[in-house]
Amino acid sequence: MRTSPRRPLILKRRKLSLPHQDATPCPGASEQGKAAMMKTANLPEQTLAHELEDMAPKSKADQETPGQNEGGDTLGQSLAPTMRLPSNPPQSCPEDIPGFPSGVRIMGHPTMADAQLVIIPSQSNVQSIIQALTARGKEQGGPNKYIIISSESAIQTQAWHQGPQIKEEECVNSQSEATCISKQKPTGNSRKAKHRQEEQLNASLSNIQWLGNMSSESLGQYSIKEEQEDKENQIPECAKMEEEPQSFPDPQWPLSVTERPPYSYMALIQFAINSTPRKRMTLKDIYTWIEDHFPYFKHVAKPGWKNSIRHNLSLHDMFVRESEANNKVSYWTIHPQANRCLTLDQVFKTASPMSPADNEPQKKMIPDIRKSFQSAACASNKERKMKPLLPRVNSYLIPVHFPVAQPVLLPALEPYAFGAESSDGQQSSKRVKIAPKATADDGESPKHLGLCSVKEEPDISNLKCEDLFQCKRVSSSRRKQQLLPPHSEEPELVLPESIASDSGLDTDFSFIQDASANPNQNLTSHPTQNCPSNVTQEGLLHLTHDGPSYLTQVSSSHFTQDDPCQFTKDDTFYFTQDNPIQLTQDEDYTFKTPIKEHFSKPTTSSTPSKPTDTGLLQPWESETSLPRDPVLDFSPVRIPQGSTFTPFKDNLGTLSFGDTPFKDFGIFGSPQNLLNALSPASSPLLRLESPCVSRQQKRCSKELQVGASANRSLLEGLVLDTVDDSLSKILLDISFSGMEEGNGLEVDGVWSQFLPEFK
DNA sequence: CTATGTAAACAAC
DNA sequence: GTTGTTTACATAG
Repeated sequence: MRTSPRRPLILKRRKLSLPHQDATPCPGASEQGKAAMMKTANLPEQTLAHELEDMAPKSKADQETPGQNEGGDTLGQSLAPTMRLPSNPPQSCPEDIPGFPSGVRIMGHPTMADAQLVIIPSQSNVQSIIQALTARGKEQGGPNKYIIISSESAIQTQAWHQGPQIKEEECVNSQSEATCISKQKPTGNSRKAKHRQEEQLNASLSNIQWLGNMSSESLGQYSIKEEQEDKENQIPECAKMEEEPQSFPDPQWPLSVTERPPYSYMALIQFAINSTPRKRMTLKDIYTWIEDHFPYFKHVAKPGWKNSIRHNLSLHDMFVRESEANNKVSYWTIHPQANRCLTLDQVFKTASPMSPADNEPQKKMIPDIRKSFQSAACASNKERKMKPLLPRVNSYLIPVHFPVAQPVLLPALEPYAFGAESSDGQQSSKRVKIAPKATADDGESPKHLGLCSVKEEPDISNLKCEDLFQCKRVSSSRRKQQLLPPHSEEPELVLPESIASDSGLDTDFSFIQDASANPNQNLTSHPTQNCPSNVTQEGLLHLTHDGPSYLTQVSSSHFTQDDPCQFTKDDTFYFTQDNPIQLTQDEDYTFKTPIKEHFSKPTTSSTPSKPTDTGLLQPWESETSLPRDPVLDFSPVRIPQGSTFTPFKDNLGTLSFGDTPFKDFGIFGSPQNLLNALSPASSPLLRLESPCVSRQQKRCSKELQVGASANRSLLEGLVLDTVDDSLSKILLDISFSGMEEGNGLEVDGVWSQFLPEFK
């Protein structure tokens, strides 16, 4: 069984290296922290569950409540059950806390005696807060676990809704913006504006932007964009304006300005393009973005790097050039099926928590990276020794995977070049025309794929995943880099933070639309698809042929290390239900790189050569013509009705989906999606959805209204453990169990919205 | 052999 | 000069 070191993580809780300046003044604690870090690094099989277990030793007993956990005694249950109301009211701190920046609020955890929830303003200096918390924890002797959540999401949510639509009772109080996340109702009139706001919200919720503040000091010039104005529409030509806030490398990132970032040009381009909501960028803006985010290229790299950028853009089919109607502006986009939505925010899993198999390459790579760094550091001014630029830099960025694919979950909020309209021939008025990119070996250039040629492609519907990967086209030259099986060392893609980005949505919904046209056929996808496919290939998405499909988001906390089930050692969750095609790790159909690696591996050398084959389609070219019955189902998220869908039920032994916190939930591809579900009546999903997904979305929404709690959300957060001085990033499931279950419990205003469940 | 980086020729604008 | 395409070669794994 092969394992992929790049297999996506799901709700992975990772150890973050505490900033140096955050180191506790207590030497002993520092030692503990080091030990903890060492432990983490040396225990690749350490699971979130274990960490959580350590973190919440009492949680199990505290949280065992009737009606829960009946399915088993999983750790995940013990750690992330539907939280109940705290018996003791949380200790809210409406006033500024001495020693903490203004706006920081600390409240007790309802079930974890040794944990407290810390809500920090988005602009807070996380480092200082961590320091303060560390000191606090040590001084007071506890709590020693701090769950740090940014309130930014709430802020952006407010902006998103463009109005004081927040019901007072739904907010904790005016000081806790974060608590207003889920109950606001969009009232904006502008669809695009709303969309953008959603994007912002999604980004804020799903990326570690706010965490980026932690490194703002060290990064100096890298200021986080806090405000996303309506620039996109105003100046659509300016891709820069479309940029979303980006978080930046961990302060410990070993590269300095003079050091070359450990990413290939291909990755950098993806970073740049994916940093924009619309997933497109002009060449110049790509230059600028890279220079802005990687000063190496601005100050150190030879001018030829731009040539290399252009070369890569032309070389790789994943990069598609689009031209506006006027043909004056060319945008570079990423082919939806090849786009892993790689962003700077989403990086590679670190070397630490990996399976032995996965560690092997890691161990192998780390020296290379080090060597590369040394080379860059020592010879930055001389000719750089060419090395693969590997992103596997420990503690570079902490990925948090949202296991749901954006196409599945997100409606087509805005037409896009690769939008779903292409599948049915309708194209948005704003549709862009893809500028022809001459290809010597085929008549259908990849650029057309996304827009129009998809449906025209030969039916390879009978192909299965394996077949699709077998599908290859001999490239005449290196120019036509086909999507290949994962071999490169591109950063592992975590699910996009920009999950709600229009382009991705539309794009990814294209095949859904196709499926919608065929009600009798299931929505399918295949390995060549975009980020979702990645997920799909990982088995993260459940495929169904009849009835609703459920996207499952499973917390790592639900898995124990020795769990023999679908969770791989690198925390990828595999599950299947009645899906005849059960993708497993053995098949290794993952998108290991954002590009060609996702697809077929050419039999020919990548070096320039005459085309030998023009008959084979590119993977994406045949995608939309895939049969609906076949492979993967990317149906929009739905709420399991009843407990019929228990992905673990059959294969996971004691683990049961019905026992997870998601028992009554659908899984959401993004925080925004989830938030949308929180207010189904006004959910933008319902109004902004594209026709292709409207039915399913509506059904989904309906289900959400019916069966799902509207009191959940996902948030990224940090867990600071003052005992071992560890800092971990987690994905929080903010739930409102008391409300959702309608059990009559008097939900505390605070805890009703801050009931973190570790996943 | 593959992936990647670099350089360069060339064309179009 | 910029942008885009393509070829060629070098290097590392």
